[in-house]
Amino acid sequence: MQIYDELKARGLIAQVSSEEDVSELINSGKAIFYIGFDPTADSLHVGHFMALCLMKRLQMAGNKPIALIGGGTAMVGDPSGRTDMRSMMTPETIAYNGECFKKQMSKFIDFSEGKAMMVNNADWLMELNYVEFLREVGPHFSVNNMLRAECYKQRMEKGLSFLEFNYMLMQSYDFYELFRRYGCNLQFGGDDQWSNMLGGTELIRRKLRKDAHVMTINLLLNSEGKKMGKTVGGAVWLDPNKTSPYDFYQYWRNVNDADVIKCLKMLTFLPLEQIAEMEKWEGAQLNRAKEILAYELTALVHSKEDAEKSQETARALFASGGAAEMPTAEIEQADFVDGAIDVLTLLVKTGLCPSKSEARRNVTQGGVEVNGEKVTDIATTFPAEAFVGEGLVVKRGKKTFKKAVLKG
RNA sequence: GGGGGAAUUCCCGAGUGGCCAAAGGGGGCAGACUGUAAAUCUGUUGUCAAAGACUUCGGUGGUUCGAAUCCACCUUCCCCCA
Repeated sequence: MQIYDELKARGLIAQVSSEEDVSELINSGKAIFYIGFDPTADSLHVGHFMALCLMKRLQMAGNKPIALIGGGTAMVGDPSGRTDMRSMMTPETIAYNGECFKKQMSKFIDFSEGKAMMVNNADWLMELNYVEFLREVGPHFSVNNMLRAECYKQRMEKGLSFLEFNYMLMQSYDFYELFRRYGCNLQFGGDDQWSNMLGGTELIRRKLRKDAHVMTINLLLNSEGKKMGKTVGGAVWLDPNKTSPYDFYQYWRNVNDADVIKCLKMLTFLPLEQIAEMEKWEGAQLNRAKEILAYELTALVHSKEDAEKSQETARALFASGGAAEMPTAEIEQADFVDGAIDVLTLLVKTGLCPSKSEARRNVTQGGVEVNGEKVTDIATTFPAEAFVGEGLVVKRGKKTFKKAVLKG
């Protein structure tokens, strides 16, 4: 199966400027394509991961990727898909985030010997002269058309600042610049980028009379139409310090039944035939598919060892309620009063509960277990000796737990 | 530049002098049911030394026995006119 058809079969392709031209380009391995990543945080997240996978797939098919770090565009902020304005970031933060992105990307993409490139649009955007830019690029954009674009439409109600309105021009200019510098003839991006990306092809056509193409990939949405890769606490990060491999594993282990197959297709490198087999599974059997999904992704993003470890921990914990490998919290000597610690303090100190009030509620409602024993009395205390050696397993709810040991 | 309106707890959104830690919904958390799923049902959802106390309704000051609520100024946002 050729790469374009595979992408299609995996449900990745959302929109293409020209199916004929794009498939021809990437199937023949002649594409020099770029994907932009605005460094708005100090770690990549799942959305970025999908784009990186796409990059890898295309690279394996012989195409040359350009990873663009949006050091310049992040100064402005993309209004697409947002209902409110992004808070402006300082240049220092942006530069720092860009460095973080670079490191993480190098894990996935082979940048050696001209196989791929990494560029930063700050290199050209920051030097632009306002009036020159306006004269050079401005005439090719119709405000009327821009306002019709979906990404701005959404903002017409809440308000859109002129700063953000310019984002499209900057992204378009990027494509134009990469086309001139490196012959970059293809741009990929999330489907919410469609209008921004088309702006680039339009600019190239008007200024250079050349054709360039764009293709968007489907956003990873769950069966309810919400973006996946988000938790209450924020995004599911690729940085192990922000989202631990175990939490990462658990996120995928817990996806909806309706989303497993889609995730397997879109995110993993498992052959489609194998996924087709799993598609026949039903009911509780899908848990097996979820394990595979979680394992595969954890192995890709972190490492095989992390994936193994997370899987073992999860299996042991959910099967028997105890596990050797589990997050550990250290309790300080100072937390003990008269050689003992009460449940509420214990819950807070292990980080299982944000406050004692919350801890109190959890205990009262029967959601707390210590070493497999349900604790319902908020006055329960534990002697310091209990935390020596193996320590105590403190569980809040069904899925959150910590091993508490005495420090030192 | 002129005129009008708004800012409430994680989010939306009621409340317009004491009965307000503040309705309702969403979301979260916990419990039941299950398959570590979804749906459903129940409880809960500011903090603490917990039948009590303390902090919170954009900011600062003021009026009052008492302010989310009234007044002044400030900040931010929206709408209409230019």
